[in-house]
Amino acid sequence: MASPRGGRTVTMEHVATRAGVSRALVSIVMRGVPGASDENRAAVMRAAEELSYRPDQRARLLGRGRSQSIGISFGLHDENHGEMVEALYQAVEGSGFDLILSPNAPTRDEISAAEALLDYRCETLVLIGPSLTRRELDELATYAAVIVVARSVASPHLDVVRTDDLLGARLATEHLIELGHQRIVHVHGGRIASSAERRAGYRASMRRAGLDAQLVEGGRTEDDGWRAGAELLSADRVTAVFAYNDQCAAGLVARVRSHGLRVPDDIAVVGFDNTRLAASPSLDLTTVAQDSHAIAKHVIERAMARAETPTAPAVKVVVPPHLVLRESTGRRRRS
Amino acid sequence: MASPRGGRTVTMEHVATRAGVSRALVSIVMRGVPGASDENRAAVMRAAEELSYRPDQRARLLGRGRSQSIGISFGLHDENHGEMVEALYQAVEGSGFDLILSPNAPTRDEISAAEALLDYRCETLVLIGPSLTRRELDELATYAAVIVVARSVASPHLDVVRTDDLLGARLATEHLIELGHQRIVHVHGGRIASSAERRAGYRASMRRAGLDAQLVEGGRTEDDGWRAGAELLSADRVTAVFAYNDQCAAGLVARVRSHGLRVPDDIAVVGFDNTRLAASPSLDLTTVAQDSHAIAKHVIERAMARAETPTAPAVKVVVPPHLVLRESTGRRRRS
DNA sequence: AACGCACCCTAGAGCGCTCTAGGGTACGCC
DNA sequence: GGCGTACCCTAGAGCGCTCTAGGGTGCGTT
Repeated sequence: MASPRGGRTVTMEHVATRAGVSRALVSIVMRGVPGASDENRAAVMRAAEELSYRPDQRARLLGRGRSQSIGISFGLHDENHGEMVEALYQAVEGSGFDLILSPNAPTRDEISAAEALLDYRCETLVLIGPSLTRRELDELATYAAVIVVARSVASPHLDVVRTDDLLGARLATEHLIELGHQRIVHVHGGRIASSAERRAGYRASMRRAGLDAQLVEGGRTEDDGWRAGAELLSADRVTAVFAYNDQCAAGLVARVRSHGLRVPDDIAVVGFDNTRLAASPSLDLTTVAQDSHAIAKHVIERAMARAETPTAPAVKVVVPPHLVLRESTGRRRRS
Repeated sequence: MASPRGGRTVTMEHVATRAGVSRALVSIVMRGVPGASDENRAAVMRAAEELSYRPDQRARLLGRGRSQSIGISFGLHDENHGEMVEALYQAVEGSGFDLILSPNAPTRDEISAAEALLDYRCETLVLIGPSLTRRELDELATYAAVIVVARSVASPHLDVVRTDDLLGARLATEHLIELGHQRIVHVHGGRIASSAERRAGYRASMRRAGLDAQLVEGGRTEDDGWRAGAELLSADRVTAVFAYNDQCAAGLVARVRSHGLRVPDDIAVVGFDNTRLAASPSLDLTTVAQDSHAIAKHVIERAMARAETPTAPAVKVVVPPHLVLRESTGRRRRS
């Protein structure tokens, strides 16, 4: 039994010797590519097993020149980003690509995060909900293929995969309209990514129903929702709210309840993102769910396509979301 | 200007040629170790700058045999883990060590996450709040030095750095006692890591004050708190609750409020962890804050020490937390 | 003048993989 | 027998760093 710590770490060489083949053959077997007889394949696998050998990832990355690794930059404290990262891990499974993570956070800006990824010579940079300027994104795109997730960017150099925010907003708004609401306010996200699309979707649905759109400035945090809630309370007979996201909706609900109003009886609320928060029993929030698995699948597909033809024109993929019905809009649809 | 994409990627060789020195010297300069004259150092830096050269991280890791890289396994959806990871990035700055992340999640178990780290030949594995068995942890420790964070493990092979949960629980409980509460319930975490310590701290404080301890089963999620809330409402004149964590406290508060009771007037609540949630205006939760920066500092120290002397006996570090006062216990201490 | 000692610097051998180029071998077909 | 082909397999040259061993050079000391 090889004892990696203390003893010498076990390399391909050891496996080769034990299986009585060359290092190259071991490589072939470990990579699972064709070119080895079934016998030898089995022998190598067994030797590897017995020595509890695992290929050195550092050497792999270095050895294969163009690296087959996808760098992911994500917000460490953003729940949705976590969801996306998890979906990406599932989507990349079996593709032969590796994922390398680099988080951004208040004390670690997105540029640094991306540069760390570049240091690993990732061919593809997947940036989840980046708040970089278009100029910065384009700059990054000179070093690696860049795929922007969950935000729209109109650059010809960047692939984009995102949720159809406009559709999502329409689903939310139309749901409220169908329930008979007339005074429906949208607590929007201001200048935040994808906020414009959600506003547009809301406006379109209201217009189509012959209702007046009414906007209140919100934001992405509970604080924002809490503040917006105050404004709503002083507004005129509002019976329903479509909030920029779940967090915002949560703050809003808390404020509204603290004034003795009830959700959904006095005010119906719809969020966006279908975070854990939305599913919690205290909120039980109707919300628009992004299809993170579909998004992840497209991202990996794009990454692989880019590896083939780096110069192909940018592709923009838009994935439809769906509505998740919960108690906050007065229709109990849970099992 | 070197154009990394499309054109050839720029290596140490290019920098060396441009600066008129050897590759080795470039290496010396880039690593910031002594052994180069000021002149050459400047020349190399300038050449690197001009070529916008950045060392290939894959090659670095491979080249330096024992790898100076610290692998971090963390829960992708756990807010506290995110906090820890951020603190670790800050703590590792300038130490010459690198951080490699590997998340665990419902669809990616901790063992896989740890193995991925091992594949990068990390010398040190930092496991944040692992739910692995002691046996599994010991097994991992045969492959690399293991540092367990935010959980106590009584294994002689594992370094541990964690918050003093017992002290935290005492701070929380004693705060409630000082406010004059007598019927103080602890909604505990069952078998979750560190739950036992928090129970013990609660019990100790209650005993010391001559009060009866009263436990209600809770958990780590809002659902758990929500359920526990129901039990509390039917209990006898409870005026204060110390919850296992903030999430649990949040669910509990929601339930209690939904029955028309007010926090803190009818029931005071204390949480644990000082998550963002606790700071949100709708909750404004008094809570016990872990000192993630101190913990991170100790973790990095441990990792460096282990790199020196891998066989030294395991070290257990316990870091004191502190209480953050907010509205949920009736003392407004915010600026 | 010979020696010791700092101090700088370079050659070159790894690190553990990948992957191309090419060498056998076996078989089938003219 | 000569040739083509298919299939396995291996040698060995990288990948871009790190780091050891050793070669100057300049200066002070004996």
